[in-house]
Amino acid sequence: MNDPIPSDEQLLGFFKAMADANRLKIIGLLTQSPRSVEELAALLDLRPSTVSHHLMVLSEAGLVNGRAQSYYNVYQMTSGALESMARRLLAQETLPQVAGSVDLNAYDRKVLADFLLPDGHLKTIPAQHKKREAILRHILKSFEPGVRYSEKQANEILERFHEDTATLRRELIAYKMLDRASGEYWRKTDTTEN
Amino acid sequence: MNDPIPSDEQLLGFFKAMADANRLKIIGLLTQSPRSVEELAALLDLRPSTVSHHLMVLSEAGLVNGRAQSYYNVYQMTSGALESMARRLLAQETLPQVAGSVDLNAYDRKVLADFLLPDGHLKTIPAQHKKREAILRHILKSFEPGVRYSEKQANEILERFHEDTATLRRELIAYKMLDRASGEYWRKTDTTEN
DNA sequence: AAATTAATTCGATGAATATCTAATTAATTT
DNA sequence: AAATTAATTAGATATTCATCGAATTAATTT
Repeated sequence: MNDPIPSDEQLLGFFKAMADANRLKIIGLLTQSPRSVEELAALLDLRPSTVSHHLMVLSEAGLVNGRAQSYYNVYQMTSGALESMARRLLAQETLPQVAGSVDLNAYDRKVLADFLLPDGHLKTIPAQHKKREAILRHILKSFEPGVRYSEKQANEILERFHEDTATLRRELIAYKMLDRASGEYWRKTDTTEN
Repeated sequence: MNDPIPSDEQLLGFFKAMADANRLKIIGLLTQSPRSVEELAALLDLRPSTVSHHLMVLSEAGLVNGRAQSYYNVYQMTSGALESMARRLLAQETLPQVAGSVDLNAYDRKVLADFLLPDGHLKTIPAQHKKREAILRHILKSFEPGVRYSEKQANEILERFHEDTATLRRELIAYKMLDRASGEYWRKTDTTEN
């Protein structure tokens, strides 16, 4: 009943198979009735070799299948293949998963590469939200979870990144990465960073 | 509730838009959250101009839309677009309709061109089912609906196609295109030919 | 056995298109 | 005001791929 989530290659193969006008017509014709290569070629005004190629693509995507019948090759829709694909597209978990192979830290790394000097100091503190956030996430790694730092200790760490330690402190609080009470600073526990 | 049947161009545009690995990744990322061109470019390791191009394709297919936010362009999924497409794919009437623009008589015409001499006579009577059928459908047009022909009259008509009138008569009966009783022949009424 | 026919495979060609760089535009920060 | 930044556009290049013709294979008809 539940279709498995298709792999990225399956998904891509499916869409590539459907992304051609003549292959769409073949699908349309085969949903009406099975047909031979020769017949499809006549109907679409294409060479049999071309139709053969299209049928190969469609069959590798699992959408059609052919059987030899005397010396004809008769192709038909693979029953349920298309419906199954459509249903998987509707499943909420399919699409987000396509981004699975994407390196979600790539953006942060790019920002770090743009703003960090070789010695680890910041060229500037980025003006833009997303980039400032990425930089602050990076700085936060220098604070051990569970440890409470005095303002002096905190400044010593922050100086390694930028002389304007006051701004860095304020921003770390604002972005809810650090907590402060009675002159002490500590890392919040709900961060998802390492 | 009922999505309209998409035009062939819409269908093709949709599949073409999805038929690229990087665009699939963009879709995957945007189903997680809206993102700017720059961010997508960093995540996919592509130039912003390339991402811009992909977003254009996706937006022309109606799948994503962008809004200017300060000087970023933030893109997001067009809500319901993908689901709507998937549901239309599931609709039984969508696919057969794709073949709508196909000339369904093209096959018969090809067979006629292959087997008819310029004067209308048959080179041979095709050995293969489908082709014999196509030829017989053609011959049948020379019989008026509602008229009863004697065997002699029938033969006069059939001779214009092939000397072996006995075979033609037999086959027309076998394929249920003509009926016979007490030495007379007439066209069956349930044929869909003109 | 020889000729015909359907289908596939292979190689070549041309069209579509993914990607990049460079130039341009528009908005923001300094 | 000048410099920076994000995005798009245009032009160039390279890759993918649809299509065809020719050669090959396999089955069928004569």
